[in-house]
Amino acid sequence: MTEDRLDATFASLADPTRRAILARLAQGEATVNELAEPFEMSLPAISRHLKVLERAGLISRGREAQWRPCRLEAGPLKDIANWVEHYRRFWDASFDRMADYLKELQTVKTKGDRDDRKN
Amino acid sequence: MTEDRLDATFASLADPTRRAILARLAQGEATVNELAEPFEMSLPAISRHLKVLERAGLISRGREAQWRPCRLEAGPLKDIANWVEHYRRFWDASFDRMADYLKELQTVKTKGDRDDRKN
DNA sequence: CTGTTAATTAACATACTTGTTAACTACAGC
DNA sequence: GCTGTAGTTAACAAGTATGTTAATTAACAG
Repeated sequence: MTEDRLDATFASLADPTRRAILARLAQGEATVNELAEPFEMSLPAISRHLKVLERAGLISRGREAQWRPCRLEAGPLKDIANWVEHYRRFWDASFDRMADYLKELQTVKTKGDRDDRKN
Repeated sequence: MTEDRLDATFASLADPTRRAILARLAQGEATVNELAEPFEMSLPAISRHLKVLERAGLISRGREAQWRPCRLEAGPLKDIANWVEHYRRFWDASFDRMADYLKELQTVKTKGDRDDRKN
């Protein structure tokens, strides 16, 4: 998983329309018009959102006559989950006390460092 | 957790510099200059990245003489983790067969729907 | 008060995002 | 071929992001 891919994935997920599209695709495949239906937005706008999702690898598209059925591709979501897991200890209740303790240690250390290079 | 907050969090995380800053803060508090040191970028650029992280609630800042120590705030990361968890079944190996099955069901259904409204 | 360090704000350039409408491609059915 | 539906691409406007350098604020040290 490259950093670039994380960039593209996070950027794609930063838009509520695109997250809604993914939520819809979690129910199963859908065509562009079906995906567009719940939104006020024009069809070209949806088409571009889909292109963003596709470039991020979050969806793939088939061909079936004049329809382009979209389906969810969860690979990049797994990358996100892995990335965020590294921070779990910072919010997990059972680790709060340890986090506070480490933070305290760090504060003392940092303060010391700072005193060392004070002008 | 509002949709807007998810927007801001995902957008903040879409930048590799900002993710690197969070990774550094996972080690403990740091000043702006300490955070800027690893990057080629100018200090004002880092300052603006920190402002983005702060507005997203991903960091908070104290005051200690002329330093502004930054520390990680993991609340929004927990939101991300919760959000992405909803998609776990799409990548989790033990669910692959079920996903395929659901997908198959959906394909048949969608095809039927389409046939219904075919011109 | 003066000089130095830490950090932010201002002003600006450039590029990307996201929406619009209008024009276009592709396929289906007669 | 003609017509209607599905979807994309083009051209454009408006807003947002991200970097730069220069100027500014704030606090310490003498």
